[in-house]
Amino acid sequence: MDDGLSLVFAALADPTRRAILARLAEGPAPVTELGRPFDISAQAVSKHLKVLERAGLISRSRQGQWRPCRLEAAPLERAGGWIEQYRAVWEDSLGRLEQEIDRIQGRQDHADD
Amino acid sequence: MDDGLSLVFAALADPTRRAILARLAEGPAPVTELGRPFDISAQAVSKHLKVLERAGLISRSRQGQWRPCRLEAAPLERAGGWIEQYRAVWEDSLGRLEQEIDRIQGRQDHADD
DNA sequence: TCGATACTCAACCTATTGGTTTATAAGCCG
DNA sequence: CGGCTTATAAACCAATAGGTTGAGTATCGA
Repeated sequence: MDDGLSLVFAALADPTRRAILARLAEGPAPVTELGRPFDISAQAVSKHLKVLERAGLISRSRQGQWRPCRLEAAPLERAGGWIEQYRAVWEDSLGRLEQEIDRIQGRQDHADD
Repeated sequence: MDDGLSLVFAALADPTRRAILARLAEGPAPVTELGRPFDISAQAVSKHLKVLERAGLISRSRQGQWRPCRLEAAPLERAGGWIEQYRAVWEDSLGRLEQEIDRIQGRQDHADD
């Protein structure tokens, strides 16, 4: 379970981490600020950041005594791309799945995983 | 970690389950067929399917001695929607993030999580 | 230099995950 | 009925996740 996509999805599978990413979408922030909204220790925040970093979703730099974190969107884009494969399925507004299934089956290039 | 989005992302954070979904995109299939590509027991497959079902990603019916599984795309759509929030960040092709950050900050409606 | 602040590392705890094996239920068919 | 196939349930196990506390490192500021 340590391929890139799995790491990204696993990192997203936690509300605290998703909230951290949402905060980072507004701009870089140091660890303490990222942890402020949550009722957990700074160490726990540090662990969450490590998970996000391992998934490539954030990068950390150094600025004095602070370690500002910055959102890295590339993995989100890959994850979004994987999900987009299935757009045809949920866009079938009439519930006639078969048509779209045919379309998917007709594809040559779906690297399924 | 048991809200809807977390369940969906957690379910997607496993290559076996993603491959199962990819197979199901081609149409419903019974458990044995879904497990055929993998070198794990039928019971393990059953567990994976239970995870997918709890996330709402599949539904199971009954047809004689088989339990065909069907892909349910709605949760994928919600997950995709969450990720799409960040499209502005990764679409900044010039790497000038600040502009996009300003745009995001200007939003009134970002339900962050 | 000393104290406060920001952050991380290490050890520990409990719950969950992903797999196993064994046993059980349900439906087909001879 | 009896045996085969499909599928799930339950108990178990090692590894991981998410949290804690305690200790340690690094930087600022007086």
